[in-house]
Amino acid sequence: MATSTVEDYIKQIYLEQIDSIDGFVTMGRVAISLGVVPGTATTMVKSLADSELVNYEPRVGVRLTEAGEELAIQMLRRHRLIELFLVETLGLDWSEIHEEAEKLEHAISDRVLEQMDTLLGHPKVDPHGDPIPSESGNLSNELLMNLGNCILNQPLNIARITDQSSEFLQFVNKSGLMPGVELTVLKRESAADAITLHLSNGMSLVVGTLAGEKILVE
Amino acid sequence: MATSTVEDYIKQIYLEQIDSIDGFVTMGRVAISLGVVPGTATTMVKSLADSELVNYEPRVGVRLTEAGEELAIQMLRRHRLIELFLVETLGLDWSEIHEEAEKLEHAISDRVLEQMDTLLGHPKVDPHGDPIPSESGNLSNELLMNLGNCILNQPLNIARITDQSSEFLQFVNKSGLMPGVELTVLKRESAADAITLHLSNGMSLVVGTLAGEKILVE
DNA sequence: ATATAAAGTTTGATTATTCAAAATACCTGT
DNA sequence: ACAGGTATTTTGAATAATCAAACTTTATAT
Repeated sequence: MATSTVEDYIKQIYLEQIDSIDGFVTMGRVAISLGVVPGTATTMVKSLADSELVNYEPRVGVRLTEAGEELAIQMLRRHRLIELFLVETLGLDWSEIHEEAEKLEHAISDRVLEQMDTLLGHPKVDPHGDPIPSESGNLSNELLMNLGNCILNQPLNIARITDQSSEFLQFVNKSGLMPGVELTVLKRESAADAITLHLSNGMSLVVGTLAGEKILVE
Repeated sequence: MATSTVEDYIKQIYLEQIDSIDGFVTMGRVAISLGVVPGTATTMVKSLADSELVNYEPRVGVRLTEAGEELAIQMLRRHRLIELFLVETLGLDWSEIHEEAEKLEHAISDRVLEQMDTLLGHPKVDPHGDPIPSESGNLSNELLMNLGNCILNQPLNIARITDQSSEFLQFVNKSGLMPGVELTVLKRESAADAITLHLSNGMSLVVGTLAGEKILVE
């Protein structure tokens, strides 16, 4: 059985792999996303390679194997279902659930997980708008526009928030930019690094490009 | 912070301490209840003593300190609240929740725990009838009779099942001996090592003394 | 009182995970 | 082509938890 550390590495590598160009994740990225020093990442990745969960090319990077990807998607399903459960059933705030789910995803049995899934009515997205993989591992991955590249002056719906840090989610909450909210992008000024928005509730606000790119719309 | 292993040792020592004569738990008991070899128990207990969670007397045994007892009661609260939550909210069967709670009690935050407590209406007993310590650590510990020492021919209510093994709970389930059920003890034959019961649903059955002593009534 | 058994402790090793710091490889710009 | 810089890997050491097996105490039984 995979230890909780192994599960963390695999999930994180999967997430990094998604937005990598060549499908390889560098040791530097692995180290940063797991909060360890580079040497630790190298050591650990080599041991993941021994367990056939990743392919490791020295001085190039890692890539998940079939088995690794399966495990990663399973962890993602756990994580997101738990997040939704914490919000829906236990009434926690969506900006405080990430860390919580991070711990619980290693402790909950399949039995309990499927019970949660049933109770929630087999949901498709978590509170951040991230898709929940199905039990068989399917992940609907239509690609969404973000506030930095979507059409201007057109009503759009917020679908997903891709930064799960508590700080960012609290900002999102305060500004009323939760998934489901309707908005229009009025203008983008690259020199000012700013995006001007108009919310359906009448509020207008300006966000930086970096922040805007973390908010996906459809 | 206490590791999950430390939490397990402390909880188990607490449980053993309750039914010990002199308040000391031997290394043998510690080893058995944690499923490790005796040498491991000795080593670990010495390290618990370093953290001031127990007092350890070589060749005599361990006893929890104030701090240790506090931690133990907190773990018991977690364990029992989680068990009840799994049954009430997730609809799991009470005979299959012990292992589950054993894992979750280390992973759940105080925040989530108190939310569960609120949702369940600050319950006083878990699905096995075991008392749930209050947030401040109070544990109602009235002493109950069991089927091996209670009055005969007197209607009584099952209050608590003290063996949490899946095997025993399934037997309890099948025989209709769950907490809350009313019964009468008809006779006890020490030679036959048998206790004859009559349930309020009309069923009669015979259990061994050892099994009967695991069923508490009031 | 002494041999034996039972319980507890010690010692030496192992596994998983991590870090610090030294060593190595790979680029990149001139 | 080479000097520097950056990324990566290696090495050596640490911590937490465990086991097997040798050893020591303590209690028991004749």
